[in-house]
Amino acid sequence: MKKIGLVIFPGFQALDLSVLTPFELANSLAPKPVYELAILSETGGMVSTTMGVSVDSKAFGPDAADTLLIGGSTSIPTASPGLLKKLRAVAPRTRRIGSVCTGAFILAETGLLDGRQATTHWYAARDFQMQFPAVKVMEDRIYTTDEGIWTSAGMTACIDMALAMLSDDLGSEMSRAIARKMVVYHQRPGGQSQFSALLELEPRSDRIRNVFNFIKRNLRSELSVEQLADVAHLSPRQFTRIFQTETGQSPARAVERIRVESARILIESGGHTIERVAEHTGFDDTERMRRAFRRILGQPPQSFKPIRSNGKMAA
DNA sequence: GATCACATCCGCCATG
DNA sequence: ATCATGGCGGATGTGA
Repeated sequence: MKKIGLVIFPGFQALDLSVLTPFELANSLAPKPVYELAILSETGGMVSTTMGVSVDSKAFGPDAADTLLIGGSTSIPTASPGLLKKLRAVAPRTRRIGSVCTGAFILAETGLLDGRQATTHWYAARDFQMQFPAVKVMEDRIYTTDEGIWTSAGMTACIDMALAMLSDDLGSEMSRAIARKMVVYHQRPGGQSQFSALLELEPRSDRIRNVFNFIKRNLRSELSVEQLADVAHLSPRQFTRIFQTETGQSPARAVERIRVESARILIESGGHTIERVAEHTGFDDTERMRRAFRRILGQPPQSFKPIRSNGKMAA
């Protein structure tokens, strides 16, 4: 039996309990039960949710779980020193350790995410990156996995992560069957960027908003900092500065994101070759586009093609 | 995969 | 005095 432990804390998001559901269903679909599920907390006992209702839990020790998952909240959680200590003690003895939603903040506080890929709820991604600069935030991913350390994005993304874990443990057939039973995608198309909060963040001033519009309408031109500064009627230096404070990202970065975003949408809609998409979005070169995809989305353009037999998900 | 040229970013400082 | 601005240069990242 493999132990799956979900660590919760006062004020956790009840929806995150559903990360356990795929494992529960695996038990009923497999010939004999495979997983032992546990809800854990620092001291055990009743733990309140954001919903108001409470959930019972057990205290946990260093051998708590094969797979230890940390729940999230609707706000940014902080862990008590005691909980952090326990987590650090358990981590080396688990096969997988991971987080759900903003649980990534707690996981990151243990230091386990330093130098690793991780994701969290898109709404908190920017704060997360500022608070933990050593973590490679993949804000566009539904979930990430990096050497036994897993993180999932907001809310229901934890189900996608759990399905991927099941696919590793029991094979993709089983994982697929469970997805069907839960009435969710087995491999959900696209990233979180369908919400694209970072790009929708409306700049406050007209100058910068104009620049955004200019970029969107002129994807195929060069879009250098110099050129954009010109559009904004500012010097390159002042332009980068204002752009940065209003959008939270640098101009070149934003251009790249918008290009990748548009390209991804084109690819997902189908009917265009990768070359055509690269031309149309101003990448020109498919290799350059591929690298930008890997940088921002973590996956190459190919993986966003409409699903035929098996579109591959995060590796 | 290594290397080189170039763009970008950002701290610092002078200016208005 | 404070604040916005813009030039300079070095560290870093990216394309070829």
